[in-house]
Amino acid sequence: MQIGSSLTQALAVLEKYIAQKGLRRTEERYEILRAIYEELTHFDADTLHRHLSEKGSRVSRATVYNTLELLLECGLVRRYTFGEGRTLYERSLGRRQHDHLICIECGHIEEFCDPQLGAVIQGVGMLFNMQPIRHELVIYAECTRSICPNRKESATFAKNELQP
Amino acid sequence: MQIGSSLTQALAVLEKYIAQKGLRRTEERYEILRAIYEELTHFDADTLHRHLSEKGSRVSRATVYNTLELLLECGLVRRYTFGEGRTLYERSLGRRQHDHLICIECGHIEEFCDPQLGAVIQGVGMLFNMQPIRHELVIYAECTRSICPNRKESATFAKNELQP
DNA sequence: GTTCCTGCAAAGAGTTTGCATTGTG
DNA sequence: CACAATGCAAACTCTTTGCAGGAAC
Repeated sequence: MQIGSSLTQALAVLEKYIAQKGLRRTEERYEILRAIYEELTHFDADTLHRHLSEKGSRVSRATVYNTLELLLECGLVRRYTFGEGRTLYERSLGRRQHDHLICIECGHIEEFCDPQLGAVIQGVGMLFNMQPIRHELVIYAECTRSICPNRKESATFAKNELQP
Repeated sequence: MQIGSSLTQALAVLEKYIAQKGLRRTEERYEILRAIYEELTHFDADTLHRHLSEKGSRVSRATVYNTLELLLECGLVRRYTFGEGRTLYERSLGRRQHDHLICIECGHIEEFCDPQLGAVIQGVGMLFNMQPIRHELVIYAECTRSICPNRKESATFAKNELQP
């Protein structure tokens, strides 16, 4: 199973990073990694903290922030800033670089990879004599279907008309 | 002269918006618009406030925020969130939609327009059955020249070797 | 005069930091 | 048993809000 195996891989990466840097293996770090790799896709620090609390974990907000920093360092999560400064994280192990499309109706996030984009970016880099290192493309869009499956107001619609 | 004329245009837009909405023409609003259209390119709210204070203006931080909101509404400025949640504004009148390339050495910002990007975005929209409304592409890049003209440490280099 | 707008200061959100305590190596 | 990591609360940054006084219409 996909998720299970990427958690296993992620644990290995964290393990290795911790060993290499002489850090300590605390239960909190594993708890947090597990929550991220088992359950969360796009999340902010506070959601992660709340999530853990609800499951009975006692990790503090500070530890969540510290650990996210650690996971960023070892490449296990990526951090994005969307829209009006919303900071979101997502797991990154075994995932290709991708970009995001956000529904302006409901905030739902889709991911995509477009090979043509690479060419555009390389072209821009050359234009300025700069070497692109990374990029972020966010497309804000609205649903063209009469019912946005993610729109809040359409929740009832969805119940009545969408479910088979 | 370019800047002068776009300030004039911007004033006209603000004037019209104010009249239309039955708002008041306060000196502060004009001061802020003037600072933006005469002097600042990419700036955050606090920089703008400091800038005004240094010029002897008495506008408060709150008014700066309020006015930026107003200028956003009437399309005279755009707001972006770069990198680690830096919120920056820039004037938008008479400027095409463009994207940004940021030097990771020094934070210097370049602007570019790439027509191919539009095609990429339309394609992605179609893929998800969504209508793209706006987008933000930020490319983080490093300078390929031995001296980054913007790099802090290269200030002396630049002095010695770059100036003709 | 009415209402909008301002300045101030206080409140909020999100994140970071300082410090005593805990627990890993 | 040393010292990294934690929890807690306080600090910090950026932004918003509430309110009283002042200005525009």
